[in-house]
Amino acid sequence: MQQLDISSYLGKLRDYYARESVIPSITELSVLWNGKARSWTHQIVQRLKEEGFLENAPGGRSRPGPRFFERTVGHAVRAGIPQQAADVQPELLRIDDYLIENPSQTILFPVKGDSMIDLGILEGDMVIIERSNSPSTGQVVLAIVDNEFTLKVLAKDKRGYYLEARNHSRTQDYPPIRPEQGLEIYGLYVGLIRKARTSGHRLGSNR
Amino acid sequence: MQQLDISSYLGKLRDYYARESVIPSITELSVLWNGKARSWTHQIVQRLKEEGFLENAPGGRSRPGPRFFERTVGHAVRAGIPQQAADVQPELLRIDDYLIENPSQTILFPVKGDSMIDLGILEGDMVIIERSNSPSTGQVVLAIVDNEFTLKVLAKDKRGYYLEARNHSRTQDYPPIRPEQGLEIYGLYVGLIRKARTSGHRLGSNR
DNA sequence: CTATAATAAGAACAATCGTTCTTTATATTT
DNA sequence: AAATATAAAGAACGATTGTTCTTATTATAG
Repeated sequence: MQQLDISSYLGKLRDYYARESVIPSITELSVLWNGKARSWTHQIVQRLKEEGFLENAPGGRSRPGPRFFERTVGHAVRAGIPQQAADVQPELLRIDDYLIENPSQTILFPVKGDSMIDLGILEGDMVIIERSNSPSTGQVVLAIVDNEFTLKVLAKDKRGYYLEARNHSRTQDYPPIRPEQGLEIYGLYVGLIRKARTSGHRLGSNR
Repeated sequence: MQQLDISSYLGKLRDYYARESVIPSITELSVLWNGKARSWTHQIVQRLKEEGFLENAPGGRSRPGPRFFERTVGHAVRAGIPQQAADVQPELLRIDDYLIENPSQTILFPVKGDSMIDLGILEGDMVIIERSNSPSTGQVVLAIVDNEFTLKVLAKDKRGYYLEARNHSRTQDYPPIRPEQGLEIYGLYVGLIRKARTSGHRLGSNR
């Protein structure tokens, strides 16, 4: 009467997919899952499909289902360490859905320079830009200046619209930009993703 | 002596992948490409692999290669804009893939407070934490202090390991943390996602 | 202790897989 | 017109695919 503990199978499959970006065949899966029989592996896959972690793809293959990319969100208080406390089910979040509302209107753009550092936008970050033709002052926009993209705050005064940097310690290096022939705005800054650069010299390695 | 026009094949394949999130088999591809012979389809696939649009996956399968998601920003803009950065379209690239390497060891964590603001980590951001038992000094870690999770930099001196904040303008508010009974580290900070708060009052709305 | 459900293993199926080889058609160049 | 790449087709290969059926091993519940 006990439920199959699907999560350990799912975990290994998720790791495999993150590595290979492909859902493996039943045969490969049976190896990945510690050498279970193919028929049994097949049954587990069926359950993963029932629960929405996988779904059928053309050609009798499988692909990630809606729940495949759910990530657990932790809480500030240690009430239950994630994974450990099974009674309360953790909050789940899909990063792509969380960040992007209109995929076809959205692009990613790598950040260069530190002109927006006051807003926590650092060099090497990827900003998420949504095409828009209705910019507002005070918003961060991706503008086209001198045939180059630049990320700045849209501002306006009696002389018209202009672009501001946000780096209070280097204001002289980033003066306001006032293009001659009008501002060309590509889109709005709606989010950001950052991959931490692995730094620090390993010390307390325990294994 | 003329090159095969690979781009029309690639276009259809990209569309297929956007629909199905799976690279089809040779047989399916031959149908997708207007009913070419399987052997010929196979050859085209080989070339797509040579050029980095596809690559080999385990089990004799194919998966998107490094160039599969390429698309110049300039394409979307009207002609004249430099293609400059070849960017990716998020409808094809899963941000999830970009950020998360070991899904089963990874959780998201909402940031509270401004103690890490110097590293561009703001309140409301979601940090990506990977479980790890080999922390290094200088790295940002999610530690457990007084039954609460806290994000700090791991440091060490002659008195042992401790936790540092990164907010140069409020150093007095965030003194180093030296727990009595040893540090408990949950995992490493490996990345961050941020949803921009939509601010600014709309002014120049043009449509 | 027995009944029963869950967890596996094993064998066998046709269908499809990727690949290779040989042959034909279509352009392009000389 | 002849030579020659390129583009495509066709057939055939063993290997692997997903699936199903039957049987064995555990574990749990009564």
